[in-house]
Amino acid sequence: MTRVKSADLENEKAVRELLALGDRFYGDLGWWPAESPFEVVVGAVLTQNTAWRNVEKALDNLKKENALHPDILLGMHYGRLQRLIRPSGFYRAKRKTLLSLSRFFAERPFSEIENIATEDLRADLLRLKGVGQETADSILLYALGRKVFVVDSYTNRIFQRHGMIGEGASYSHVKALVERALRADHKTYNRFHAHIVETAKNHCGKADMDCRECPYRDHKRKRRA
DNA sequence: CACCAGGTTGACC
DNA sequence: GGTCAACATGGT
Repeated sequence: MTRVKSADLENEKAVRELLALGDRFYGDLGWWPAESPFEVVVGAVLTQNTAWRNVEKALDNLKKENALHPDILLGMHYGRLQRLIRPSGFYRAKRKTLLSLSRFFAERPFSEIENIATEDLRADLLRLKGVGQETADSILLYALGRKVFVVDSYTNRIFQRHGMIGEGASYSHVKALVERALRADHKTYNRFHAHIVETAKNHCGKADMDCRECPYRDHKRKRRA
């Protein structure tokens, strides 16, 4: 038996409050700029520890070559692929990951993927080298519309500053917190994560903070020392 | 110039 | 279970 701690309930309440504040401030940010599910997949890989600005350069390069398709990437010479994605950094590792994912999606039509349970699909994605928890969940949520919350460094930073998690909180801990708190559909997880990313970029930098116009500024909580 | 950016891995304790 | 260096580019 797992005993429910009152601190957990408070943190779940805090999650709901942040979502409400974000809804009031932003409304529904239809999110993840991409024209196709596979573009989301590629973006999810390219954005690993990389500024989105640099990911856009790489995506633009791929778009100009009409290369945002599994079969095109699979047929491309590795040097050429690396050159196109170079602006997003870690280009040798990302090239391999993109090819693994291209193979994965080339082998399975979306009609087949629809019939795979989310947990099984997640496990399949995590077997690919270069696909970790956040990348897998980003693909599940933003490319495939699965009911999954994506945890990233922005989520951790904001939750830490609101005293909802400690510094060393694990990915699974934070994800479980949000999913327990909201028990929502994929659109809600999408919207909430979009709020978090916008807020982190515009008001909650790592070294510098500007809380004056933060959508979450009215949510004051005790901060740990 | 030092630090940061929508992480992941493999080696190690 | 958790820690940590390495991976690479471009912006401030």
